[in-house]
Amino acid sequence: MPRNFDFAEAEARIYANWEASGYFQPEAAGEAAEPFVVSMPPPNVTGSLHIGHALFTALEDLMIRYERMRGKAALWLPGTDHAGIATQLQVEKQLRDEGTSREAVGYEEFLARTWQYKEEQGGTITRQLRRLGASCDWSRERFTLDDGLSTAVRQAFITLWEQGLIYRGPRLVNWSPGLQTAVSDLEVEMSEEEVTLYTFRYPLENGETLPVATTRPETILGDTALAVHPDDRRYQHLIGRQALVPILERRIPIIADDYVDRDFGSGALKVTPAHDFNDYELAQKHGLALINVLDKDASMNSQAGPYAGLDRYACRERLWRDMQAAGLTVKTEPYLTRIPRSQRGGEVVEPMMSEQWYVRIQPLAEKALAAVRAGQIKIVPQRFEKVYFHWLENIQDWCISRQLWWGHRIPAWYREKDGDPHGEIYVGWDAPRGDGWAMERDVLDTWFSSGLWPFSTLGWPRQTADLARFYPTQVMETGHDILFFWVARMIMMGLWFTDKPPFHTVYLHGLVRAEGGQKFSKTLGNAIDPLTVVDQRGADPLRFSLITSGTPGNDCNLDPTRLDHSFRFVNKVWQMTSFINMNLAGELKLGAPPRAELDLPSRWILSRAQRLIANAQYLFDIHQYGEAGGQILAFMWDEFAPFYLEISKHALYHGTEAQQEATRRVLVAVHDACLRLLHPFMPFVTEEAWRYIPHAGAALIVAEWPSAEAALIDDEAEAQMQLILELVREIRNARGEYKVDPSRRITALAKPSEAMLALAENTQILSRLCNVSHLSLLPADAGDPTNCASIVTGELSVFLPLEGLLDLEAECQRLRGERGKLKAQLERTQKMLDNENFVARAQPAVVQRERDRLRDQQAAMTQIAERLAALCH
RNA sequence: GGGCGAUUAGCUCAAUUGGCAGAGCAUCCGGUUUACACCUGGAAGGUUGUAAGUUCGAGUCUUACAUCGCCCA
Repeated sequence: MPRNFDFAEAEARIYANWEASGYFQPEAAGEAAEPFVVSMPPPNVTGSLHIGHALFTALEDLMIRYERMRGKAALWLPGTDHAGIATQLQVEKQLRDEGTSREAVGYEEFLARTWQYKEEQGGTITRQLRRLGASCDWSRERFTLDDGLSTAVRQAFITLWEQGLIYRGPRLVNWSPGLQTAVSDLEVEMSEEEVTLYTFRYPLENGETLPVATTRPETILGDTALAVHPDDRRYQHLIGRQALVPILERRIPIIADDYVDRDFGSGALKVTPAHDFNDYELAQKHGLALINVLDKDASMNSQAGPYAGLDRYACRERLWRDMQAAGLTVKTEPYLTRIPRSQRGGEVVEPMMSEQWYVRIQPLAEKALAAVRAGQIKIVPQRFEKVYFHWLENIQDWCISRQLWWGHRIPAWYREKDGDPHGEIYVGWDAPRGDGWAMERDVLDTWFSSGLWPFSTLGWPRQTADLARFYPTQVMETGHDILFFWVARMIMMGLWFTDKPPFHTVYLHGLVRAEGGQKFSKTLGNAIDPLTVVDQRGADPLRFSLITSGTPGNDCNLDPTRLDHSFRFVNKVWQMTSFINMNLAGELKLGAPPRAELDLPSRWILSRAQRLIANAQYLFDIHQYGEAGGQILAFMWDEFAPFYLEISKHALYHGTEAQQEATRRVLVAVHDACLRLLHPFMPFVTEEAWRYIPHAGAALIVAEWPSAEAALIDDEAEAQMQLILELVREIRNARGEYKVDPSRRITALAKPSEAMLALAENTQILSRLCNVSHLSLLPADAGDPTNCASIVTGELSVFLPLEGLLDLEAECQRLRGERGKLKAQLERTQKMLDNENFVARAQPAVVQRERDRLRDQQAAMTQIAERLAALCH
């Protein structure tokens, strides 16, 4: 077995073997196996791996490998998303670099270019996922724009249309001037910024003026009313009168509505229905006119009169100057407000009137609410259910059309009627018969196709064998940041089209950030690039760090030193394997030997291993994977390796054949269980290590997940070993305090006692763990030996003859220190047990634990007191 | 304005039904003893944001407050 784990070589080889052996395919588990299906959140097809991808891959692969080992037909279905806006932007950038543009090359050519770009870039992300060890079924890989999924999208659209749940109409939308498309509410981020609040006098028809404030003076040109509060005494007389739009002098009504905040500014509000969502609602209510003053690129249109053609911000300045000249301005002041910005690109989005397609979402939302309320779908962590409910209860119709070229084209055709080019609309699979029909140019929001993902990837709307067997899926694992974008929409669409919840559990992970909560970014230089880590350290350390660094639903600041630690853990696993491997001899019977053949350390470690397995199972059941990983590491690194492996050397090197055999079997049994538990976290090193210990089965990836054996739980052995190991620590401490060279072997003396029996039979433990070569039992009637350091833990008490090293005064001081510590502990325990309420009301097991503790502490106290009396004054 | 989360060792994070607050890194003092220096023995470091409450017992449950972050309007 190689001295070190050559992860670079092994990872590539092992992954190829797994894939070639068909383990990634659910069929490997057999026809009868219960399915366990996870749909991979499809990364952008042209994307490149970042830490977020690495996190979801680590978590989903962990779940899939765990269930695969439990015998399920595990299917992790991978795929990529065409990512409308993101991809189109990249191709447009390419074209710009070539000195041309989307418009210049035209629709057909642009699409061809984008497909070409997809073909070139498309494999990147999936190749990178493989490097992380993702055990997904690549034979089932899908792409949101492939034929099957396009059919699903069209089916879904047509169905909703026929059910009257899709409509087209003029609405106020969030318009992205740079991208020249509508975006949905979710794609707009409100950013708190300091801007200028402009206050001016709105001229009224009667010559009066009314002070009004706005942060967007250019929208004055689109005002169609002034509004005041109906109960506002100051303005009663103005209600129903007219005002004059500054500069344009257009007449607009003064209306009353209790929406107006009397305490803001002057208490009067300008109303621009075509460029403000609240004003739009006011306009609907009061039947006000809508005047759009912006073009699609956010320059002013002809409605802006003398300002037509100016950019929105240039217009803002010019108009304000003109109003100043007209004596209408009052003041400008800094003002903190929320600016709507495009999630992609960050430009300021303008509310604008336009014709868009919408899904009437209410009926779908109701089903989605009911499914989670009824517990058909569980969200982990549960607190996100409240967020989910709140969003769905207040959901707005979903704007699904995008003025992009790259995407699922809306299957609608128009024909002119009565001068309206959109007078007739036809929705269907193919162009309608007859002349004059033109197909809709808009495409669908990317999330429309993503919403169908759990079932479209399995063949829907065709009733395929996969759909029958693997739908509904089980777990949806994804980031909490796309709960609304994606998860809620999948639930709505899944319930609507298949009448089944698309999954029974939603597991939400948090965002991974850098130290101090900063976002990872290339410009800040704080990015942890997953591929660099994999190149330098292998995939296992990255996966282990990501899984054990955080808890479900919580964001986490990833500490790079954790990667170092995980890397060392991989080495630790390898070295432990190496030790066991080099101490094997010939055929070995698998499994733990019968209890009668086991020594104390073996009974102890087998018992501890069962507790680990049971704990890990519990933690997996409640999705606490990080804690489970931590416990496996702690068991291996802090118990199995430093204690059992060390102690086992005695039996291996000096024991009888039978003792050697039994020890080997225990080593292998415990290590085997650890490797199995660890496999979902660190698939590569565990798979490779497993080959070097005796095992049954072709590969660890399909080995059975361990279950705790109650028969191996041994409370007595655990208690005895706990005492002995405590004694070991004490002896090590004493050696340290007396500066005894660690390599120097010393002897120990002990007075016989019941507790000493177990130790006397296991002196190899002291020999191996604290270099005590020999333990002599003193005659029962002998007094305390002189010139010795005394070590006391519970009922165990030993003496270390340290001739030449022992300083009486120092020893007394040490003993007094021990006594002081012990006294404090003893008092605490005594106080608890003196409390009648505690004894009466606490759980009996807790009380018993304290009683046992008291007994041990009292025993130790007695010994120390005796020793002090004998040695010191 | 409403909701959610966080606040624990210098830093990054844990802590299963309430039961002696733990890791990693960093710090200090030791050691290359035949699996591992990608190792190892030990030490130090905490009034768990503040103030009340419930309880025999609170990091954990309740209330209020503070600071930071996120979501929704």
